[in-house]
Amino acid sequence: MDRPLKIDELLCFSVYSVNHAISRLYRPLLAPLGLTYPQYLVLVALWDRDHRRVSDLGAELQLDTNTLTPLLKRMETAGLLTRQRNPEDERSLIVALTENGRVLEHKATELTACVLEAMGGDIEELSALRDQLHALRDKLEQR
Amino acid sequence: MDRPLKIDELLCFSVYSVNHAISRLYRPLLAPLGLTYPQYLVLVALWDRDHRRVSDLGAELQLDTNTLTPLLKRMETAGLLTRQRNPEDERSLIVALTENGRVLEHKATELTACVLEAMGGDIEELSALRDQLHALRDKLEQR
DNA sequence: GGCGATTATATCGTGTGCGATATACTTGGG
DNA sequence: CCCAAGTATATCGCACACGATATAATCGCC
Repeated sequence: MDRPLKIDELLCFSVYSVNHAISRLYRPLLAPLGLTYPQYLVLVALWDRDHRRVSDLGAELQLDTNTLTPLLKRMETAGLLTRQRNPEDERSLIVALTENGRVLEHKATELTACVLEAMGGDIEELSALRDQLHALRDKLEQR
Repeated sequence: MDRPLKIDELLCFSVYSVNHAISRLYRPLLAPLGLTYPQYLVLVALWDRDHRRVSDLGAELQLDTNTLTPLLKRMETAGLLTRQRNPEDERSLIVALTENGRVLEHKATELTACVLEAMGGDIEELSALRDQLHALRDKLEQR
């Protein structure tokens, strides 16, 4: 089978395409909260663990400072988090949630339910898909 | 289970994350060809079917003209394709590959093999994953 | 045949991603 | 103690995505 693949046969494209579809799904749900989709992902990471260095966040989200710095600045301006130099090492910056940022966690719970429903609601199936994607990501990263 | 989900438990994030990982995988492979990842996807679509309207391409790639117009202009400048008004309906624009754009298809075949190898090489497994993602995309789109 | 509604593409503004480079701080070897 | 190497974040430039709006061409109804 050396025939060139059509676009719908490329796994790459299906990932690309689903990612955009998810982003489009979240957009109207997040708009009332004043959040973009990447900003929401940053919040999810911070809700789990707070007071972290930018590079820690970056490692978890797979983003570098050239993306994170302006994104975090916007979130700081929006009053969701604070950015403070680490007194023990002035090179690093500690990111911490404000009360405003923390409060959003509750609203996000409803949001998750809404997204789950849009995805068909079969948790077993979706978890399995997630695990396959994690395995794929690990394979791609270890190169 | 009403506990807020961690970032690695969100299917959304695994899709987001794999998408970036794939983009990072393609980047160095496409750079010698002077292509970005979205430009490559446009080419894949055009290799399959040529002389199409912008909106046709957009429907297949799930992109609107606000993304496609500048992207196609850059590809036109790079000599990969032509953009001409449809004589039968001057509103629409017909996108066609140039010889340069067509020639790249051969090089892309090696590229696909390289990507397949990076993903583990199990075609059955990857196809199954792709089909699950298509099903998910369709579910998300029909809202 | 003229004109409002529709359709196709283009433009603008904002927010990511990321390679490349710069800056500020810390560490370690002499 | 000083300074070169290393580390953490910031900045710059470019290329997507996409909501909102603009422009140009066609259609349909009278």
